[in-house]
Amino acid sequence: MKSGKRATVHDIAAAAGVSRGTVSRVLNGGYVSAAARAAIERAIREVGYVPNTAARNLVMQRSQAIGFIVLEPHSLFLEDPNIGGIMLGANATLSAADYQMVNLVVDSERDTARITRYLSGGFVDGAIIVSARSHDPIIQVVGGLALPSAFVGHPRDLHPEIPYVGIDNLASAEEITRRLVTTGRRRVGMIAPAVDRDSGADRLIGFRRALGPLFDESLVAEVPLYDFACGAKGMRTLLERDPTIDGVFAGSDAVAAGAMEALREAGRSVPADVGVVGFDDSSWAQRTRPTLSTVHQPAGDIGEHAADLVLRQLRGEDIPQRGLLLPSPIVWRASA
Amino acid sequence: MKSGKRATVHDIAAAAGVSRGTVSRVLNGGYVSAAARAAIERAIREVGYVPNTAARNLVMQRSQAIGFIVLEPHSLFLEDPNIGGIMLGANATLSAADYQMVNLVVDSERDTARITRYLSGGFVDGAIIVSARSHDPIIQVVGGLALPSAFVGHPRDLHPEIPYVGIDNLASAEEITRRLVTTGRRRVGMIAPAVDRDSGADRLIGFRRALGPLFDESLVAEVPLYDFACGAKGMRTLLERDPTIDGVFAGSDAVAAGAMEALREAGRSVPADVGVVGFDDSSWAQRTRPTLSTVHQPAGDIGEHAADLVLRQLRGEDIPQRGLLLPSPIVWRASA
DNA sequence: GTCAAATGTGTGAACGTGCACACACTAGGA
DNA sequence: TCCTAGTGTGTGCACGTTCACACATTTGAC
Repeated sequence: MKSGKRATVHDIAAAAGVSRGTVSRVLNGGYVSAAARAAIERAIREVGYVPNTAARNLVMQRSQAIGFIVLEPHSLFLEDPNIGGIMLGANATLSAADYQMVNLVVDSERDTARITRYLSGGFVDGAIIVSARSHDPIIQVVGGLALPSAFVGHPRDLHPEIPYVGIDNLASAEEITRRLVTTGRRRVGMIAPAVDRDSGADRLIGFRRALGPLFDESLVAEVPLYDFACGAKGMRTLLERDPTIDGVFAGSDAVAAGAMEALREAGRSVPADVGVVGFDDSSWAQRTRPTLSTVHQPAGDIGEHAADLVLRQLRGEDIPQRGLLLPSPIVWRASA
Repeated sequence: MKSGKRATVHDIAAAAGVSRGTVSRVLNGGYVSAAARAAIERAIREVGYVPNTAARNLVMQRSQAIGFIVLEPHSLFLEDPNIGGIMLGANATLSAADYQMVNLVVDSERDTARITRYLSGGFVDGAIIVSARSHDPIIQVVGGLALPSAFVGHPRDLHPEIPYVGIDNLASAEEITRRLVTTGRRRVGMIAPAVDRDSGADRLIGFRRALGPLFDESLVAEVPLYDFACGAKGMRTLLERDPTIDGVFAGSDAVAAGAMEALREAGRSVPADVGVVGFDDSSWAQRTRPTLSTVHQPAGDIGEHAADLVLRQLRGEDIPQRGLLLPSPIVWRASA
């Protein structure tokens, strides 16, 4: 696979005139004289030595890899603007710590079996789990294995020993909805995607809380997915239920874009007739006309923190607080 | 890390009443009696034995990992609708063959140094390289190492022994541009992103070829990136150079969306005043108003084929043809 | 001058696997 | 009977590393 042979500890021990043990000690810390250390470091530099991962992993009983488990269909993996950013953030932190990130997208039943085997096979030392739902079998495996891991998001009532990182969906939803009310909107509805997921459920609760006495059950349109089509469909439902609707909180930017499309079809203008706000601050938000007021999700930071949470468990540190909620500031643009 | 100890070949050899060697043989093929095989397979199933990757990798002198190298800034990694699909396709094929995909995003100079070390360190057995440019140092490293690899895209005049997979940018660009001409457009321009990349350059050549005598150098606006902002800027440039322009081929869907935005600002209607076509068939294409006619890129297939190309080299098969061009059908929608 | 602690260094064993080799048994032909 | 080929099986070694242990040298206190 390579030109010649890879250099080993033996080679550089010979080159530096010391033994394997001493080389190992300069690599991993321990008592080494200044002279020996200098000679060894010089030899390492000259030969271009890199320790063999497989040998190290074998003796250390670890894999030096972290699984990045996405419990979503492949298509959604692509659509969701956040997952990519989270992945990149996690990857950056992990590779800086010399860990390798292994992507595991769990879509079909077959995937579940494969990944379960993979996880129990000691192929990874830890896991970052995205889009977890309580009932998922993968979660049970991770919990049972006591694999150092972190959730992205906040799955309720499940494995309370596993830390999580996310944003305060509830508070942010409440805050952005309140803006609709304070700017005079009186018939405010919500297009609520994925209420079976903690993020979706929390956004709905925040919305309800912001509205208080103004809340009207009939002005909530639940839709399955965080996407454009669901947004358009949800908006049409709301318009049908109450044509006097003058404000909408969409559960995501893609949903908001769909809603604006439906409003345009219905001849309503945004924000004059209806105020619209979204969630995510994804690339959608700046492409809609008018541009979208929304909640900014710090995807990269979330990924970095999730990775950090796993790394800290691996180092044996204990995690002070179970949950970590990152700031998700509101970005005011033109749609409300 | 796990409850108790992982089972090893010894354990299941003992359980089945045979020796390590025989167990190894049922795992890797060889002469084994039916009785022994049955006993061993039963033991494996009962104990839930999974071979230790590190030990196997150590003795086999390989890492069982393939690098997925993206030579782009992180931001572009997220923006580019194709990369995600390619990644998913490659990941699926690789993990089906029990290989692990390691994401390596090369952005800064520091990344280059780290990845170079990583590649030469034997951490990966092969590489899939996306968005290669001829001058990139990483390419030199891969070439020098003779690492089994495949390009996504078609970098010209560089390492002719490395196979590639992609689409025929030239032919597709020519075909979709021709449509503008046959539907009566006479002043047809192009917003040409990333002409320093093979994909960008080929699309420009295809455009020129389709136009033939109608081609006008002044109606080509070169822009650096495949994104919305560049599309808007490019369109404004074209409108300025020739207000009678009636057709535009945008180098990507994001660029086309930006162009349509600029056209709207300038009070032109699409497709009545100006016909617009894009490239990629990304999620942009169905979000524009009107929806975009574009070239469909089979991103998942490209990833699968690239992975397959690497796997075949690893198996020692020789690759019959150097380049593999996948079909990229045109999708006709409303914008032209 | 002796002992103990601190500082360095070398050596053997172990991690779990695959592979080459030695060996055992059977069957069939000369 | 002997040899050869085919079919099975067990054993030793190697892969490259880390770690525990044994040992050597220096330092400093009593």
